[in-house]
Amino acid sequence: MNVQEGKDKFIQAWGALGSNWGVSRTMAQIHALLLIAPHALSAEDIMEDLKISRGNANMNIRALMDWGLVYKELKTGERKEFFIAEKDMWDVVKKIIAQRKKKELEPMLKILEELSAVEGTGPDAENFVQVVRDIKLFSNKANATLDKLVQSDSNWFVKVFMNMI
Amino acid sequence: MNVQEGKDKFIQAWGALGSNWGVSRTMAQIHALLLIAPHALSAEDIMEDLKISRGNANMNIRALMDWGLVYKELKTGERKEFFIAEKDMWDVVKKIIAQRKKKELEPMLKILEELSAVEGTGPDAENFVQVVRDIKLFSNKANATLDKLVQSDSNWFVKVFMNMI
DNA sequence: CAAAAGTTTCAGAAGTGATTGAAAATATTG
DNA sequence: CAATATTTTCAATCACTTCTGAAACTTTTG
Repeated sequence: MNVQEGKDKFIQAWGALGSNWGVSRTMAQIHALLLIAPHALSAEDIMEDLKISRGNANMNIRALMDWGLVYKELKTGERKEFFIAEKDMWDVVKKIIAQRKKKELEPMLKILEELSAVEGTGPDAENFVQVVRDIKLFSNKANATLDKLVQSDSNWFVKVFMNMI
Repeated sequence: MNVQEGKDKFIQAWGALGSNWGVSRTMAQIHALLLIAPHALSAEDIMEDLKISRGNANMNIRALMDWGLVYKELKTGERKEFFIAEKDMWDVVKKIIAQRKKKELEPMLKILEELSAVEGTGPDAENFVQVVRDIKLFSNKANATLDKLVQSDSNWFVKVFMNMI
């Protein structure tokens, strides 16, 4: 396999993976392209390489920057903006976890809190209250664990990994 | 809030959460409904409660059983099949992780392996090979860690949680 | 074994989210 | 400030996934 074939395959695979992770296909492909680019790319470069529209490129680059997965790089003497990807995988995973925690776990915790206000009697009500209590307990633990994880440095993962084996 | 309102809200929220987790909206709603039901429900019950079609109910119940999130319960003297949900949250999360690992991480590892066969010279090729190597290393660690996690019992999570705080 | 009860399948409909492309806005240059 | 380069926005379109509902199939019962 030559380099170009390899790159294409990687971009394709990273895009597919991303779409299961709350990162849209194109968003993940742009990230993949920047990961394997030996230098910063412009929006134009990205559009051409991935054969996507200007609007699509712009939207997804911005989303990637919001997530902290891509950074802007301004070259002196150049009017265009260039972009580079975060390449530390642990950092990438942490940033994705942070986003999903905010978008998914936190709203769920809020709802569970509200559901604690449910009143009623009988087996239905008792069972419901118990299930909600269990899930809330679990979710709070998960939330605290993920907080630690997101704050941790890259070595943390290595340490946990070592401890587990 | 009364019990019925609470249940509806919970089913709604669980469905929304699920759709970010590779569990389709309906699949998650059925799981939610079974979680808070004080006894096993039939396909018919589920269709009525969630106002979904027979086909939809059937497909998603089957998927939930495939994932190990729902079990069949046969009542003596009853012709219908009844269903109950796995209620241990740690078990639920483990089962979802196991599915996603199989569906996402493992194919990616396979592709990274293939990409190691890329040949070429120059900064492009060198950078590519390096990026692939880094990701492969990270993914293998993640894979091993998730294996342990999936095999671990419910107390493991509590222990890790305690260690982290 | 025929009727009844229950389950599964699947082609088309509906719904959802992503993408395009052209126009508007913004920034830079001489 | 006008001309030019670049980025952003957004309504319409497209692609993809999920859902419906009727028909086919399977199982159970008398």
